[in-house]
Amino acid sequence: MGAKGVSKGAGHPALCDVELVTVLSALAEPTRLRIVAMLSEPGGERAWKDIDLPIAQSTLSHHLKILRNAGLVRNRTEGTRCFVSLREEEMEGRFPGLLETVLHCRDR
Amino acid sequence: MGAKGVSKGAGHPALCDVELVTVLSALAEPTRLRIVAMLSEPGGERAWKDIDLPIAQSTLSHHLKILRNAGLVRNRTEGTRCFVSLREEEMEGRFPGLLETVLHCRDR
DNA sequence: TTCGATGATCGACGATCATCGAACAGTGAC
DNA sequence: GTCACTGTTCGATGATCGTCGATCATCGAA
Repeated sequence: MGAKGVSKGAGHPALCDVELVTVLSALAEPTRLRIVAMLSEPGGERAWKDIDLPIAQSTLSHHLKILRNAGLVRNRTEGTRCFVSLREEEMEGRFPGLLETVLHCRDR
Repeated sequence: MGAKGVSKGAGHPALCDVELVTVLSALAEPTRLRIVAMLSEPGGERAWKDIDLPIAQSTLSHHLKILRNAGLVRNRTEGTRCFVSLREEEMEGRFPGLLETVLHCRDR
C-alpha cells in the first residue's frame, strides 16, 4: 500500500511529484481529454462501466492509468466495482487554473 | 502563398482551424515548452540564432514547425535571417487563458 | 556569377505510443 | 469450493515521435 488505502494496481502519485509536461501529455490525446471532460461534469465520480467509449476495455484501462500517473484522476474500489474521479482540488493546488482553463477551452 | 506574405516553407494556420489537442501536444514536450517560455519573456520576438539549445539545427527547425502548425508561434523572414515570436493575442482569442496559465504553471 | 550563411526538408534510426485480444487476479454470489 | 464479473497486466503490432547528419533552396555580399 502506497500512501492511502488505494485500489488495485494503481498507486496515485503525490501531486508535487508530477511534472507539468506529464499532465500536458496526458491531456494531449482526444480520448483522454474526453474522459477528463466527462469526469468534470456534475456528479463528480463516475463508475468505470459508465465510461463507455468506442475502445477496448484494456485500452480504457491503459488511458486511465496514464491519467492516474499524471495525477489527474483517482481510482476508488468498492467491492468488485471501480469508481473514477478527478483530483480537481489537488490539481488546482499544484497547477492553478490549468484544469479549468483546458476544460473551458475544450467546449468553447 | 498561403494567407499572408509569410516566410519560407512555413505557412501559418488560421487559429480557428487549430484543435486544442494539437496545442496541448505541441506544449507537451520539454524542449518546445522551453521555447515557448523563452518567447514569452520581455522582448517578444527572438532571432532564430538566439534560440540556442543543446539540439541539432534540424531538430530545432522541426520543433518550430510543430509550434507553428499548432498556431503557437509565427515566423518572420527578414532577408536571410528569421525571427520567431508568439501568437499571443490570437491564441488568447481562440483558447482564452491557456497560454498564460500553462506558462504560469511552468515556473511556479 | 560565385560564395557563404541561414533555415527548411529529406531519409534513417531508435524509442515511445495507442490499440487490441488473451490471460490474470481479486471480489461477491451461489 | 466454484462460478461470474470486473478491471489490470501482458505481449504484439502498426503508427507516430524526437533526433540526427546530409542535402536543398533562398538570400545578401563580394
